[in-house]
Amino acid sequence: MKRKITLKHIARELDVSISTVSKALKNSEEISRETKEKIQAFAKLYNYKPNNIAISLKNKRTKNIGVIIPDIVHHFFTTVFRGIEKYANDKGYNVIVCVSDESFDKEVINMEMLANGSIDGFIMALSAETQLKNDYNHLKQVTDQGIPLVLFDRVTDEVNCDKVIIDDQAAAHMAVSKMIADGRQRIALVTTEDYLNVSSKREEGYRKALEEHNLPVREELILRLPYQYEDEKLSEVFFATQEVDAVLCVNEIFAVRTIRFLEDNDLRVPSDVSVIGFTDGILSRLSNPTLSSVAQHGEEMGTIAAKMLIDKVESDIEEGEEEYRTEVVEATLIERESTRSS
Amino acid sequence: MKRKITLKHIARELDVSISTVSKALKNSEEISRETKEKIQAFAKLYNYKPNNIAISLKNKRTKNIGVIIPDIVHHFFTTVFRGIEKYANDKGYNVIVCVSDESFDKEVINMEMLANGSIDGFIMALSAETQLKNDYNHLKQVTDQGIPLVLFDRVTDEVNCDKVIIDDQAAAHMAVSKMIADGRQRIALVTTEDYLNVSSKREEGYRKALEEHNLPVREELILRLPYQYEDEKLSEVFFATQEVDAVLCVNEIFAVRTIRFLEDNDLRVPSDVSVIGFTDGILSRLSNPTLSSVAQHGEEMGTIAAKMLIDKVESDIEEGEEEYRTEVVEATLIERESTRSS
DNA sequence: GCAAAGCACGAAAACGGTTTCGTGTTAATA
DNA sequence: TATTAACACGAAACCGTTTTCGTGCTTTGC
Repeated sequence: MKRKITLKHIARELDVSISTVSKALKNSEEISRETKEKIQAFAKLYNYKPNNIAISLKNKRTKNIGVIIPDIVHHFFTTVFRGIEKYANDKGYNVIVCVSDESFDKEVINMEMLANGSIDGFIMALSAETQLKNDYNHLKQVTDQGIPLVLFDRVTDEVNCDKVIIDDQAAAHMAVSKMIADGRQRIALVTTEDYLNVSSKREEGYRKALEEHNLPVREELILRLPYQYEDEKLSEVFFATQEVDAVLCVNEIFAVRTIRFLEDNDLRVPSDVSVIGFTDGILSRLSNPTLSSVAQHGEEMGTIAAKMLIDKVESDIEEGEEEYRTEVVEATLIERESTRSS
Repeated sequence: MKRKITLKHIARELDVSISTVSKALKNSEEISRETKEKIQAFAKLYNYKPNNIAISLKNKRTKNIGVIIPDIVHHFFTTVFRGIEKYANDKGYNVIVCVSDESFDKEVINMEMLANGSIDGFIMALSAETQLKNDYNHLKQVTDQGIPLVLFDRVTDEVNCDKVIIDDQAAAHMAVSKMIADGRQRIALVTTEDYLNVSSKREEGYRKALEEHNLPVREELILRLPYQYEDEKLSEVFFATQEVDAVLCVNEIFAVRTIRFLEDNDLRVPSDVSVIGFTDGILSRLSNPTLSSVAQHGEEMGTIAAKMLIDKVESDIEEGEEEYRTEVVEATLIERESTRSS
């Protein structure tokens, strides 16, 4: 086993000082050509690589960024992460991921673990519980220490920092308007029961689109479901009312399950009922029928978030004007088989 | 902005030495009760947290583990990662993820980036390109340095280290045997064209099961597809031969697309054709019909891999007997709508 | 009353680098 | 020949901890 070699080893072996070795390996003008060549050759031979930890301690820069997301087995977060990872890696940064599991406590613990020198900045999406508690002290503590922070998707106005979001309201508005244009009249909304920022924005967009087209907003057509639900739940809307001709779902899974439920109850998609979901993931592309879906462009969001963060990290202004930006990524409606004009 | 406070600050402020502060905060017996209380109170007040980087440098342990996977937007890898992350976090470790994107070069670069002190050990699944090139020098270099390494799923015999795999051959064997027991006779295999270790193991299991049940292995029933393929490709088997009554697919996506293709060509699943896939992910559970699938228990694999790695990292024996283990996680066949006896 | 112990704390090295500021030697200049 | 500049390198501080080894002072024991 060849242990890692250090500057000290090289210095001892070649009978020069540590500083000389350091400078030689950086090709400093201070060192004579022959000494440099000797040292560089030796370093190459023994495959010398500087110790990252030592460098981090010296420059107070780790070249690591911390990413905290509620869930990793989730298509949207995964695509955002890919965007972050790619951009960061290109810039020479590594990414440390922590999963909050939608829990406030885990989010706090993870942030504290990383905030003590392990990372240069954070990118995160708030956990559901954090949004419910409305407690953002852990975030403020981090920003107070001068650690850059970028929030994406699940954001809050309570914290001053860079953000990247999609305009959920506009996206839902677009989807509903599309259905109305296709001749749909009784449009249901299937959303989550917990009060996530994104869900409520989508609901707003849904309501606004109906109102703008002079259609009544029927509360009985809005169904709020937990993440784990029984199919019978769906019957409240689709059986009791029996007149739905279109459904907007706030995620892919709800959409696919809705389609399946409809077809099991002899309603055809899209001829009888038109369906649109959010999160243009693998399910949308491969379900049967394929699902029209609002693409959130997760990878792009990730790239933007990473760029914003790294720009902040590498800017020397430290904390000048405190100018924070919010980037809005435009959502796109991908039309597939689950929507056709009636 | 309150900058991070250090031992030195506390020492200066309280007019004691740095060593005294350090010991006091560790509740050392050496320090008098009153001094300890004073220092601890001060530290609490200013929210002192020791700098991770400095500690890492001192004990040559980062409490970080590096995970390198070919793709993050992939259900199986994602579940494995979740298992790793959970276990590691419980043990006080953070996880740095790098994505090799199935590229040999990226894999090498990522390993080198992390191997210079950033992590205490690696968990990885080999990239497709690495398996093709059959070049594992980057792995050997890492293990030669005494850095623990655990391979999962995509492994190789060329490297001596801990491994965790599923018995792909047995899993495929089980799936095919099940179909035969259900009365299927002409069973097709849809697999990848690149020579991944896992695919070939599954093919072996497929062949073996047929042979053991005295069914002929027809090469024309084995279809090798690229990751991105056109549906027409499928017709080679299913139209040309026209007699398939069951299909084993080496992943979920191939399975779902196969089902869709069959149904578009007026073959009913499962009555006419029975289908089983690998990777029991979201697609299997939500496709229509739901897909019978070989569950690889990714999260369990992740947990095991993390445990193996951390045990190695924390064992002091350094490099004693060089005893490496290979854990085999048993696959399970989850039966759903796409298989029913004919 | 003096040596030995015990107590409470500090100095300094170490981890592995970077960087500033000398300093001794040689060569060029007045 | 004496002064100076350039050159090539080394000493040492520093980043923030931990830890070993003193050391001065008080207390105990005889």
